[in-house]
Amino acid sequence: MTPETYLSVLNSQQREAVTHEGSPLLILAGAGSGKTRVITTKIAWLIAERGVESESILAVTFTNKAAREMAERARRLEPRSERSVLRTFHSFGAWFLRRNAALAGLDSNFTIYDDDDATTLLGKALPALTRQQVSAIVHRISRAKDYCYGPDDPLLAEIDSNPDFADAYRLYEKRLRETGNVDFGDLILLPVRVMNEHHEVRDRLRSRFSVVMVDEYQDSNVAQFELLRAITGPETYLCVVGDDDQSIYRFRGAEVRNILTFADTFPGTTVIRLEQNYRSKEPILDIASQVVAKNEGRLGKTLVAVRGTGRKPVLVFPGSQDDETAFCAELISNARKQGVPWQDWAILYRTNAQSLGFETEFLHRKIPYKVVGSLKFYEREEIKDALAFLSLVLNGRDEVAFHRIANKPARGLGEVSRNRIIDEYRRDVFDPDSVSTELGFDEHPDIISVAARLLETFSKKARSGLAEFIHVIETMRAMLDKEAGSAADTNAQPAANAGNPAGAERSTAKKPKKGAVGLAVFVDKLIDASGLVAYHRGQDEVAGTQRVANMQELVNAASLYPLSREGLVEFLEHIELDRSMAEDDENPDSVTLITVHNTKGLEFPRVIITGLESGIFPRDDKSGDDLEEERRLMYVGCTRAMDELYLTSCSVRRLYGRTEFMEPSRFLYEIDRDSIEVLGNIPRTFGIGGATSSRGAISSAGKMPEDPLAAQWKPGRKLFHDDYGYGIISKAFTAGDELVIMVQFENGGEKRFLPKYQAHNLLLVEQD
DNA sequence: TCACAGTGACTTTTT
DNA sequence: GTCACTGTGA
Repeated sequence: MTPETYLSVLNSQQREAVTHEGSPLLILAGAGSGKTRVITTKIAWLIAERGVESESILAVTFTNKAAREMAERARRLEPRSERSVLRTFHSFGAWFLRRNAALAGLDSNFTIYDDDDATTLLGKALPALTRQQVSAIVHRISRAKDYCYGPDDPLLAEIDSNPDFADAYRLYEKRLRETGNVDFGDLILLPVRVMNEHHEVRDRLRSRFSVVMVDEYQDSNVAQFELLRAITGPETYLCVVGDDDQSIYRFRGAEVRNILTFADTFPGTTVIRLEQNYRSKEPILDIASQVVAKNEGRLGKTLVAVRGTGRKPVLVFPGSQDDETAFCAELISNARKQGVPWQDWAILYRTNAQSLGFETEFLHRKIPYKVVGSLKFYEREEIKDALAFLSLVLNGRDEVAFHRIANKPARGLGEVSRNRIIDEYRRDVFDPDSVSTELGFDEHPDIISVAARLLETFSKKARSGLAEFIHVIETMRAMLDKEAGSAADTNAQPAANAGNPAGAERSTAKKPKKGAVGLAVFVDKLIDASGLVAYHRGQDEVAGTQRVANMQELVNAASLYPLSREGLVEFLEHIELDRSMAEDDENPDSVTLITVHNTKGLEFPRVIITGLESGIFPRDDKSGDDLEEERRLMYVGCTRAMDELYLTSCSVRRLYGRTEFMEPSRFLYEIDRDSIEVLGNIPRTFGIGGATSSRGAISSAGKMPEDPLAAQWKPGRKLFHDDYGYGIISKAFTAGDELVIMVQFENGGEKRFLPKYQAHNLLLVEQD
């Protein structure tokens, strides 16, 4: 495509953003304003028109999906952009650290610990604490890293002022360094540290990348900002794109201030606003804007709906969450009969747990669906086992991995035996007083060799088990090294993209040559030789088969990588950084079930935002900045819709196994009543203001037959509730079509109930 | 070392 | 209501 062609489809602000040069640039891009198009066009334009070398362009995003999409679209516009570096922040950090491992105190084979591994590691060092307590500490450590606070930073008190926390953090860092591995925070933090301490490394990077672009800049955290500052020299052209109204990751350290103060931080910044929305019909944009306008801390912008007017968003109050799922299913099925494909629909919810009801209902009604994001494939036990094995093959310092799999399947190496080996290894390697340092200092410390030395000290059963385990690890290591040595051709693309750093996406992963299926051969052998396949198959008839199939899936995934040490490193890194499974060849025509967070960057012709209830969305007692973030989340959800938007809010919901009375979300009150069409029953609390109830064809979900037993629930009647004890009905009335009672309990509390749904909890006490 | 039952937390959101 | 972790007993 020629620059004339792709520039001609842009509006004037977009074109201005693409062709801007000579100063830092901040693009404030509203929802649906074509921001990805601007970035990719800018990449193409810089290469084609300005003679910028494609490999000196760096563009970072937050999600792998976004990185992939950007790479794909840029390549379509300008094939040479294949050599540009388009990655996520974390993947860029890993890329940097592989090349500068020694400076960061890492093993170049490092693997990336997820929260689970990190918790295990710290838990070992703090045996007095429960796993849950440790997990909370790990969580705060990760927050500290988001803000670039080390254990000794005085500002660490902002996260947790308890000195024990700083100690735990220090201990964690020590142990993590000893394993030679990193956590997610390190992928950002360590490159910053290396570049600040070694200016020659920093300057090399600065001369490598003359153009740096950041997408979704509103979601960057302090550490990422520091990274950006480190790689951006006076000569670098810096361009960031973002929308302060779509900042929804504060909870994990995102700093909206980064975007709000960008122009101050980088003097001479040009600001360009993209305010033409190409996605949503006007009435949808209207309510989205009304809600987000209630926020105070925002730059403010006015989106114009280019696509013109359309149907008003529809608000429905189902009686219960079962009615909610039924309503959605019916709405979608009916539309299907009119020729609307399944894939036009997305069901949005605040928390992953809410997907379950929809899945059940859709299965029942044979509506094809896919759940996005919650695929916990890599968190499954059998997968983590296999990955731990692979990590240990690469890195003999990985105590967490050793501990996890040394006795899986059972080899007579219980908790005590495994800890003994680890303790001995630690004494050997990390205790300065130890004299038994037989391994030269340059040699890699290795739990396996320590285990081999201790072999004789174990009882018979443990001895043979351990010997077998060591044998498997050594066989696998030998296989890896042999392949790496002899088959230099398999290894032609020296993995980790040393030659071509563009490989953020799985689509560029090269198929290994000839009949071999690359690393898959290795992984396949490993899961078998390790006994993991037999172990999991034997555990449970049904689940076992599934687990073996999952491991097989892992084997398949490995076939995209060369059989070599580097190939394995790359494979593990890819898995840690991109846990979204490849969208299998599932039916593309299916309804999308997705959390609101996960929808960022996506769009659907028809969207249903569910669970708009106080306590769910927004989550309980949110206030101040947290509430503003929830409001932005609502804004993000609404602006995903192109043509039709539906909102549902249940009166009753089962929560924690308990049936709760729900109030409509406060966001619903922030929408003008004229801007929205209410279908079906309106709860009394919401009915004030005289909205008219229009009963459309789809309101069937809200209609209830008269309860023949209503007569029982009379004021004065005594009853017993499992949780609250004895009480007396103080009031009984009807709201909508529902019978509602108030109960005064003996313990002093007064509660509202819907007998229709809660009768099983409310035992009427027989009257004499 | 393993199986079982009792307990308590859990529902944010993700790289 | 469900899951994961803990402690007990065999």
